[in-house]
Amino acid sequence: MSEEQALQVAPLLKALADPVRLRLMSMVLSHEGGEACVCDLTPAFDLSQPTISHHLKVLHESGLLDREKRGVWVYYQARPEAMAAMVNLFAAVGVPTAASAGTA
Amino acid sequence: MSEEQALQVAPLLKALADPVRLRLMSMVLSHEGGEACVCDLTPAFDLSQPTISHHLKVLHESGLLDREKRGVWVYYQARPEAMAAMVNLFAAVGVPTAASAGTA
DNA sequence: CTCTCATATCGACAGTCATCGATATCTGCG
DNA sequence: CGCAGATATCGATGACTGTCGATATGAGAG
Repeated sequence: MSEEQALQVAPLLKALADPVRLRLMSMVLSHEGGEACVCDLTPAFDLSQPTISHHLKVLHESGLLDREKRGVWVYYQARPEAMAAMVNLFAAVGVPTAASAGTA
Repeated sequence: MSEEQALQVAPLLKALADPVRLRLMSMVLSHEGGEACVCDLTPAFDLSQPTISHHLKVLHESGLLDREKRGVWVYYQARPEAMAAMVNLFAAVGVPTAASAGTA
């Protein structure tokens, strides 16, 4: 993989390389409707509300989560394009994925 | 995914979440024989020899790379088990992979 | 044994990160 | 308007990280 590719994908991995953010992503993805309200996510952790908000911001700014405000509540949902970029990365690095399995 | 799972896999992602280490993994995987000598890897970067050695150590200690000394040279190769753990992670998080594509 | 070369370890330094409490912002209600 | 609740931002702090130069370690050559 090129240096350019590496510089592009590393931040995505960095955003995901935290136990809290990993669980946040998983919770959003497995939540009903593919989206979750902050009020659903925050109580699942032994962390302060600002800390969860910070982690959600990191995931949002890295492009992994979309943010939508509805009334007083904020809903997050996964961005398929970012997920695809990660899968493509693994294909480039050599890990077998659904995307690469078809072409291999 | 469980907190336990997250705590287990996050270090793997952390080890991979660096442009230099990403390229090192890619170079090892794509190198002839699936292994690469440090002397092959170091000149590809604009970094000091200790810095490359440090990154290889991180990848080795995270379980992503195996280390084998042959004479004066040291060869690194990818550990399939660690790669499988990463793929399983993505399946758990919801990203389609070769492993999950068969079961989905 | 001594010299050389490949690789690893050490110690230091600047930059980044996860976390917190305090506070700001925004929305709906009355 | 003024209050209450949900979420975000700010500032601080302790911990971790990437990088370097200097040095140690270990193996082969002469």
